[in-house]
Amino acid sequence: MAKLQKSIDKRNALVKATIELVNNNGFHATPMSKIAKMAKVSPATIYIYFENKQDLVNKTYIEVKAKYTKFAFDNFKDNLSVEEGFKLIWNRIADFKLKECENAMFLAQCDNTPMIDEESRQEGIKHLQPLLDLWERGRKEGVIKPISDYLLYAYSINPLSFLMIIQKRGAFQLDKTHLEEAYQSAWNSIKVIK
Amino acid sequence: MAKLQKSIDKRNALVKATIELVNNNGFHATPMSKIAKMAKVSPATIYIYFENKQDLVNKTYIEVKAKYTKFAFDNFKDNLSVEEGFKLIWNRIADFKLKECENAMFLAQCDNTPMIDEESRQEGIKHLQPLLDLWERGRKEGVIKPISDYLLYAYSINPLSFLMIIQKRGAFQLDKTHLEEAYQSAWNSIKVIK
DNA sequence: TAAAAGTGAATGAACGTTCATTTTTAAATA
DNA sequence: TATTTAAAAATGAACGTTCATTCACTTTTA
Repeated sequence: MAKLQKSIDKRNALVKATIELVNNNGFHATPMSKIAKMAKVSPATIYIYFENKQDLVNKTYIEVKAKYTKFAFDNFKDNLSVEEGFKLIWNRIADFKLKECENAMFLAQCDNTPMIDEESRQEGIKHLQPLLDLWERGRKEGVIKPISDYLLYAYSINPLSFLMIIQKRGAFQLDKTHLEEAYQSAWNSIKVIK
Repeated sequence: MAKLQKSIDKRNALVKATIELVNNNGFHATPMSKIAKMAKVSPATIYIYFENKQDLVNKTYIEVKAKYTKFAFDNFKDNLSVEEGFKLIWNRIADFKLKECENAMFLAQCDNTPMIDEESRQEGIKHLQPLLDLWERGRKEGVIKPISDYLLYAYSINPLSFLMIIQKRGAFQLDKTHLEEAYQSAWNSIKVIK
């Protein structure tokens, strides 16, 4: 009798090809045949790993989102001050968005279109909790503005997505100085001003 | 002999249908047949007004972008202080993004995917000049941080897109208080802190 | 050796676009 | 003013292509 032996390499290649093709051509111009070709498998093989095209893109989204949040909170410790903790997380997120450009680009596309099922979208949000906890602590300590998490995210984290996209399009290049300026803007927009 | 008599109403209906369908289903799930049906014309009629599907979506993008910037700068006067001028423009943009939700949603989708030609994208950027001029003045006066326009936009304007999207998805509702908080965050992130 | 993994070709539906034709338009004519 | 006319606008059906998915079969695995 044989064991379950689906190749993780093939699955990864399919996910990677999906990201690359959707980034460059958009979902509408990314046929299964091209994904298969780029991943060097037969189109039929995709259906061993995924139910259908929607399932492939949903699962890809969830995987990339998990990778993103894992990276963001990897070196986080909660004995830090709110400001130090935020700086740490912010820099990790900036690192991810600007260095793992392909992944971040894919997330931006998913987050701004209806290409992902609502269920998968909800699944993707879950892992952000450590940041929300930090903000809650900050509000209690009077360090972070007493405003909605959505507003805090909109002003301190989301701008990095915009910067990533225009950087990817070649409009401008974020250097170390820019990054320090960006951090200051992020922090200024959410900290309590005395 | 007959005159050129293409109906502006039909064209508008097509553009409107494109926005609505792309917003709800994504570009990949918006066939010409559905656009035609929603605009109450024959599929063939679309090709009297637009070269092809790509042209339809490009032109729709440019039109919506023009509408957006026209609205943003409509009541702008350059005898105001930089801070007053910025507040005026910011509030107009907030108004547009939160009230003309359909239009803003469509722009967000276009700006975060490869569904628009690079040429049309460039065309869409042009009309932002008054804001860039204001920022330049602000930098000279020492009121606005001496950082790239892209960074200023990322932190003071772009967050509104994020807020618009989550509001559209029903995750939360922006009220007057939120909006005042959002403005403060925007201004704090770009003003020179003394 | 038998079950699972993998495949290239086939299938049927859906799509963007075009075609052949009809309808509408407004200037020209009576 | 009423009628004619030719060009443009509009259309439903048809066309050829592309796509997601399935099928019948082969290869790999333990």
